[in-house]
Amino acid sequence: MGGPSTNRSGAKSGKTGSGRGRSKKAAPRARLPKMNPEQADAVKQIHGPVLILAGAGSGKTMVITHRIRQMLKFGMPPGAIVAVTFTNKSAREMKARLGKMLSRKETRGMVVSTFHSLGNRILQKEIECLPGYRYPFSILAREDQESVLADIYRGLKLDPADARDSGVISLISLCKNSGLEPEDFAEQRGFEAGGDLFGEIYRRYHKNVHGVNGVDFDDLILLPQEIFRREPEILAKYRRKWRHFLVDEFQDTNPAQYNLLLQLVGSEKQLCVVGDDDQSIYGWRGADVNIILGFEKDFPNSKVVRLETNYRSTARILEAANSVIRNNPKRTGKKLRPIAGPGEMLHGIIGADEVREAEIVADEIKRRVFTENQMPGDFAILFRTNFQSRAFEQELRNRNIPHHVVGGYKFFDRREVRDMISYLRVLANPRDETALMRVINRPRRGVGEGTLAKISQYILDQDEDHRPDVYTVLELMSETPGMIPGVRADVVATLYEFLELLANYRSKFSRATRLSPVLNELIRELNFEAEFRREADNDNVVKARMFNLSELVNMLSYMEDNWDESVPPTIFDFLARISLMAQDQDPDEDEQRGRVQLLTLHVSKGLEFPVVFLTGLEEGLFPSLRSLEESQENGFGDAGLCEERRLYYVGITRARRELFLSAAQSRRKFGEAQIVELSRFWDELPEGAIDWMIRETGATDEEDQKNTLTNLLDGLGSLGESE
DNA sequence: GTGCTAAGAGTTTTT
DNA sequence: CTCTTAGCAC
Repeated sequence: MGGPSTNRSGAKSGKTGSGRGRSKKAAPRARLPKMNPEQADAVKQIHGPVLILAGAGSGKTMVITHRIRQMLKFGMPPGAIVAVTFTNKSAREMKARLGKMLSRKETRGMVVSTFHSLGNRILQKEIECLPGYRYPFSILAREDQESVLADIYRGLKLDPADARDSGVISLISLCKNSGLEPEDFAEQRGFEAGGDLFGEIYRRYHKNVHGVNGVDFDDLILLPQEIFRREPEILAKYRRKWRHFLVDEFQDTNPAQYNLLLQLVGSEKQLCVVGDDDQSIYGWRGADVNIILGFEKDFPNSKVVRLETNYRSTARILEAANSVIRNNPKRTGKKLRPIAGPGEMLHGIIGADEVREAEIVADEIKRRVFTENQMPGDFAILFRTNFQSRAFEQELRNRNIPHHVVGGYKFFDRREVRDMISYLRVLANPRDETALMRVINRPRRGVGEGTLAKISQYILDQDEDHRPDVYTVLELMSETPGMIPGVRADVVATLYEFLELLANYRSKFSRATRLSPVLNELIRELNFEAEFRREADNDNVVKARMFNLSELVNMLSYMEDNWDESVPPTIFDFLARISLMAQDQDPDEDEQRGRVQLLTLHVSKGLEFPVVFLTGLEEGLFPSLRSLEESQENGFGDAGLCEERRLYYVGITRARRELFLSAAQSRRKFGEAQIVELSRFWDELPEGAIDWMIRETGATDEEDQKNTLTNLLDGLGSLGESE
C-alpha cells in the first residue's frame, strides 16, 4: 500500500471524512499515477540544507514520508533521523504514514515528535546538570503558571486577581519564545513605566518556577539550550546520535525553537524544512514568518523546492485562495495551480443574526445528508473563535445531525481530572506546591484557607535562604504538634493521615508492575464519589465525573499496553504525556468520523474536508478586532491583519469540493444584539465568485429599530460635523 | 469551614 | 447569556 509509484495524491486521509466520498459527485481530487516533477525533486534531496515550500494541498505529507524512506534506502540509520512537527496530531499522523510504508524494524529509533516532546526527552535525561533541577520535574500548565503569578503579585502588593487575565503570562511566554531578555523585550515592545515592573515579575516568575522544580512549556525548549551551552559534550553526544533533521510546518517555528534546532543541527546542516509562509498563523505565540523567509540567507547553499500543484481543491476555490493571499506583501509568492476542474461557485450566506446563520448552515447540511445522501463527516464548520460554536452545536443537535466539536472543552480542564492529576504530580514531585495546595483539601478533609494561610505565613517567617517547602513543613507539623500556633490538633492529625496516604501510594506506585490498578485504587480510597454526591444535585453529574476519572485510568492503562521502550512507564512519563497532549486528545478518533466537524480555523490547519462552511465573516470578528488594533498601534504596518488574512487563506484551502462563506447581520454579545459590518475579506474574493444562497437583510423588529436609530444618529453626527 | 445567594465580569487563536 | 467570585448566614 502506498508504494513509491502509487502516489496517494498527497492529500491527507486523516480523521475527517476524506477518502470516504460516498457522495454522488466524485471528488475533484485527481489521482496521479506517480509524483509530479517537483515532488520527485523534493524527495530526491536527501542531503540538507533543503527548503521545501509546500502550498496547501500540494502533497506535502507524502513528500516528507517518501523522503524519509529514500534516506533509509541510502543507508542512513533510522536512529539518526529526527522529524519534528508542530502538533501531536501531525506527529501521530506522520508516524501512522511511516508505519504503513515501512516495517517496524526500519523505523526503530527514529524520532517523530513535536518540538516540546523533543525538549522534554532531552530534559528527562539531562536536566540534573542544571543546578536546582531534579529528575521528576513538573511541567506547569497554564493554571499553575497563574497561581505562581498570583503569589508574586501578592508579594509585590498587587491584586492577585489580576494574575488571571492581565496577559502577563502570554507576555512572559512571548518573551521567552522570542529569545529575548525581559529588558530587551520590554524595550522592543515599547513599555513605558511598566517596563521595570515586567522585568521584576519575569525574574520572580522564573525563580519561583525553578524553586518548585518545575518547568513551563517554554522551558522545554529553552532549558535544553542552556544545557547544551554549559556542557558542550552533551550537545556533542546528541549531534553524534541525531544527524538528520526534518521540520514540518516550519513557518510556525519561533526563534527559541529555531535556536535549539540550529544547535542540534550544527555545522553539518543536514536539515530539511517544509512549510508555507502563507499559512503562518501563530505569530501571537512568537512564531516568526521571517525565519522561513530568511532560511536561504541562513543557509546560503540550500536547495529550494516549490510545490505549487494543488491536488485538493477545485479551481474556483483555489482562485479565491490566490486572490485573497495576493493582498499580503512579504511572501515567497507562491501560486496554487489546480489539477481539478472549476467546480461549483462559492456559496454565500448572510443570516439576520448568529442563530439564523447557524440555522441556514444546519438546514443545508441536513438537506444534503437526508436527500442527497452525503455523509455528515464530509462537512466542516470553521470559525474564528471558540464561542461561535455554540449556535451551530445547538442547531445541529435540534436536527439530530451527528457532530463533534474538535478541541472545545477540554477533558484535562475538568476539575476532577485536574484534581487527580495533581495527586499524581505530588506523588512524582513533592516540591510541586501548586499541585499539593490543590489536593490538600480535596476531597474535603477540613483543611481550610485559614490553616493554609498560617502555613504560608510560617514559611515566609523563616530565613530567606533556607525556606522549607510546603511538603517539608507538613511533615514537621505532624511530628511536632503545636509547631504552628492556631492550627488545631485534629487538623494536624488529618494532615498526618494525608501524608501517610501519599507516602503509601508513592511506594505502591514505585513497586507496582502496572500503574493503572494503583491509580484506580487511589481513586477509590479517596472516595471521590461521595464528594461528587455531596456537591451535585444531579445523579448524571456524579456519573459523568466518575466516568472521567475512569477514563483517566483507561488512558494510563492504554499507555502501559502500548509502551515501546525497554523500561516500563513511570507516573512521570504519564504526566509528561498528558501535559504535552494538552489540546488534541481524541480518544475515539474513529467514532468522530462520520460527524460534522466543528473547529476553529487554527485547529483546521492541515486538515481537509469535501464541504467547508467558513462562518462569521464579520468585521471585528474575522479579522478580529484585536489584530486590527495591534496593526494600528505598534507601527509594524498591518502585520496583524496579514496574519488574519493567512488564516482566511488556510480556511479557504481546507475545502476540496465546495466552499460556503457566511456572516450574520447582527450578533449577540453578552446577550445583547449588536449590528455588525460585513468583513472586508468578502471584498478580496474574485469578482462574481459568489453565488448568493441567502442574503437576509433587516433582521427582527427590535434590531431593525436599532438599525434605523443608528443610521439616524450617524446622519445627525455627520450633519453636525459638516457645519 | 462550608453553602447559599446576588452581583459582576467577560470571548482570539494553543504547544 | 453563562460562569466565576464576593459576601453573608449557618
